[in-house]
Amino acid sequence: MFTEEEKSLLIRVGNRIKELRSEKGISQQELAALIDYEKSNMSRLEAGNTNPTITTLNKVAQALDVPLHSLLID
Amino acid sequence: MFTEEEKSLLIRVGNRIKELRSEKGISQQELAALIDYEKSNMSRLEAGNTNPTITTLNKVAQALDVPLHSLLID
DNA sequence: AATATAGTTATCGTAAATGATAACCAAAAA
DNA sequence: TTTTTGGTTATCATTTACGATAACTATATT
Repeated sequence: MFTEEEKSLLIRVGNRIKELRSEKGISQQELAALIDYEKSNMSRLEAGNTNPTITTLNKVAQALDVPLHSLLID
Repeated sequence: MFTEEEKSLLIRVGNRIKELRSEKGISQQELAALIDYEKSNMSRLEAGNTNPTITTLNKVAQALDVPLHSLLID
């Protein structure tokens, strides 16, 4: 499965998304709606309970109006 | 499937990997071996013919000795 | 000529991401 | 209290990433 380092990476990315979303002042379901995502899947993503593909992260980045790579920086 | 913008993103990431790999002077199979990948899958990745997960990109970044986010910048 | 290296493409099975729905909890608002 | 709103968790079906192998081309080397 995943190493501890990978788990921590997924959690950090999830937290980063949550952080940027909070800055925009929108809810998980609002962000989800922007990319045609279900709120349950957005929760999964922010919790680090999935290993997202690059296109999924790209959609989120666009909805948050930030560059893709900024989701991967601490 | 994928939008044109997504296809172009996948190709850009693949090209970025190829570029960094060339700078290191190693072959696709050597890079693949570093992360226990098959050379065929590395070819697929560099060609943009797959939509990699974040952990896959992380492995490649570590093998190339670059930060993960640097794979997503032009 | 034969051999080795580098890369591509196709294919297959398995594991996992994704889309979607539903049940649930907590807190805030009516 | 009842009703929203925000979020979590579980589950299921479908799609696709990934691991792996093989066949193939091209180039370079012996």
